[in-house]
Amino acid sequence: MPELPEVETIARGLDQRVRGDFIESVWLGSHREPLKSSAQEIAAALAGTRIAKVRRVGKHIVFDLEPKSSQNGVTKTQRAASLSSRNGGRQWIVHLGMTGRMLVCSPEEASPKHTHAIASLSSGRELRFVDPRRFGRLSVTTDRGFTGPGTEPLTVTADEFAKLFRGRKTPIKAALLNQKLLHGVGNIYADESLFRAGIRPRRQAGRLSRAELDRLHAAVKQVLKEAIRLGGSSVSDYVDAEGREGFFQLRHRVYLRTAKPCLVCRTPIKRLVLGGRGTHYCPKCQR
DNA sequence: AGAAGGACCTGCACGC
DNA sequence: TGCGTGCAGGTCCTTC
Repeated sequence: MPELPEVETIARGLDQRVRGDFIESVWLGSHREPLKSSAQEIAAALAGTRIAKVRRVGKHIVFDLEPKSSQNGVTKTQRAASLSSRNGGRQWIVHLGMTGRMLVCSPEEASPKHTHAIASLSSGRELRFVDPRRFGRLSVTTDRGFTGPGTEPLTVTADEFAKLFRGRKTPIKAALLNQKLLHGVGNIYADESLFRAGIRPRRQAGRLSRAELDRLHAAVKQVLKEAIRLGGSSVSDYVDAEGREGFFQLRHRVYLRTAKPCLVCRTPIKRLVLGGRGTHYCPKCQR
């Protein structure tokens, strides 16, 4: 389901709704797949903490947690000390996979099928993790500097961007999807960025000219920023933390438009499989 | 080491 | 109605 713009939208929504709330208890379902850390470890790390902030790193949602005790009548220094101590500064890392959702709901609402985790909040609400395909992952860490696997595409410079692809023989589309290089770009935004940059997905990454890489760098940023502004892409059932759909799917120029006329030159959009993923491009606009 | 391909899951749309 | 096929926003593991 979610790439960088969707995760950014969800994280912002969650931050608005649950920041400052306390996690009182945690229920975890019986499926093992979604849990990267052990169930006990996750439940123990979350229960009795305050949600200090919710943010996005790559395609991960990061809940910054602090011990409940650091709330009342504690000085700034004591709090800082507590945060850097062994018990402080925990983080709950959520990856939504393809179909994961984080929902804020009231306990009365029926839990949808495939609900794998429920955090009960002291405000009386519940934070629920729902994921039919179980590609999503939950984990906890005390590493406050969690940075994810690769470089942030929204802040990478043109020089750094160009360097990422140097010497790579893999197709540029596959390189864009490689989270160890750039993290956050997925199948939709890879296709859309390559279209806007006028570059064929199968071109060898290491053979792109600097001018092409600069165009791609600009296109990736432009596409991601525009998508964030529009709340992401709702392709099948994606909705944000408030249950609202995004609107960037209305701006897709190639993704899932196989055989439809290119919006620029009317040539039918082609589809091929690259790195196991459906890949869409205009054979005339992209060279 | 880098690259390619299958594995992991459920659900939906489609054609017969 | 029901069954088979192919497809879906992502990683992760194995093999070469």
